[in-house]
Amino acid sequence: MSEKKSYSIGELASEFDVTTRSIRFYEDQGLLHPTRRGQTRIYSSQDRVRMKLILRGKRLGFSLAEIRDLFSLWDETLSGSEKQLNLLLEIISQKRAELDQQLKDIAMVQVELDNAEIRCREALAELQAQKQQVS
Amino acid sequence: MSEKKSYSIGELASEFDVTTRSIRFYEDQGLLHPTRRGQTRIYSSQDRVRMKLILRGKRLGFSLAEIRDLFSLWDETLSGSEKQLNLLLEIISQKRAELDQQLKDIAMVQVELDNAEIRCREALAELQAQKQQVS
DNA sequence: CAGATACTTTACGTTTACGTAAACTTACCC
DNA sequence: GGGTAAGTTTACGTAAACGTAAAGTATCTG
Repeated sequence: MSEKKSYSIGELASEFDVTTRSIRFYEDQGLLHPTRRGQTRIYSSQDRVRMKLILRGKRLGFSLAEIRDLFSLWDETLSGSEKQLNLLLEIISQKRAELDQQLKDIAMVQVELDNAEIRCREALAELQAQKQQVS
Repeated sequence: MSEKKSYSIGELASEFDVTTRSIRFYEDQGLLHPTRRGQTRIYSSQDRVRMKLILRGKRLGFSLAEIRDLFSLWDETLSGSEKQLNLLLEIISQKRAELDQQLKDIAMVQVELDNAEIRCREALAELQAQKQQVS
């Protein structure tokens, strides 16, 4: 429905809550390739999708260089030679391994947060008990 | 069983595959507090646990400052006032929200990796088919 | 058409997380 | 006791990911 076809840099910036500086920097690093109307950058809905992917990648701790590599990896998939394609499969499986490690890490941190919360609530209960004794 | 009680900086470095420079830097940033024998740093098994936590945090994209804050948060849990403790509970729940976001991100990236792999395998199959035709 | 708003390039500055080198002490080994 | 391996401090260097300021252009708006 609301398939807007082009965006200004300002629109993207406010939608994703980043500065225009960042967006231009992403272009500089080869992550975005907006067209131009004169000097002015025009972003397609494809570019908008890429912005989402960039931010998602950053939240997962990927560097911009890694994200760019993943993009070009994706872009070259169809035109790749057999050797290229097998390399891509390897990279994909390696990225999967990284994500699996992250899942493990998250699970462990969640356990630690659980413990921290329990300790916290016990300490609070202790304080309440002391109040009772005083009153 | 193998509960070694102290470690040199070199031992920790090789165990966790980081440089001694990094370990000293973590100390500089308040993440580690080894004791000393003369000039030489001596790390306890507590410090070793912290190294694990530091690296885990880094894999999840936390900055050293954030990790340090989480450490002191944990350390001050027991001695905290009621107000402090409630603040900690808030921070914990916020960290939990971050992890949930990361889980979502990971799930979405996994789907994209699946798609990429499928495209890749299709392109490979295409190449095989072409070979057949030629032969 | 004047002024505000949004966009542009250029370029230097900043923070984080170390790398790297120098110059020095300490510990162990034959 | 002479080396060499591992430790130390001090300090400058660096890559990544922008921030920030300057100085100009383009567009819209009353």
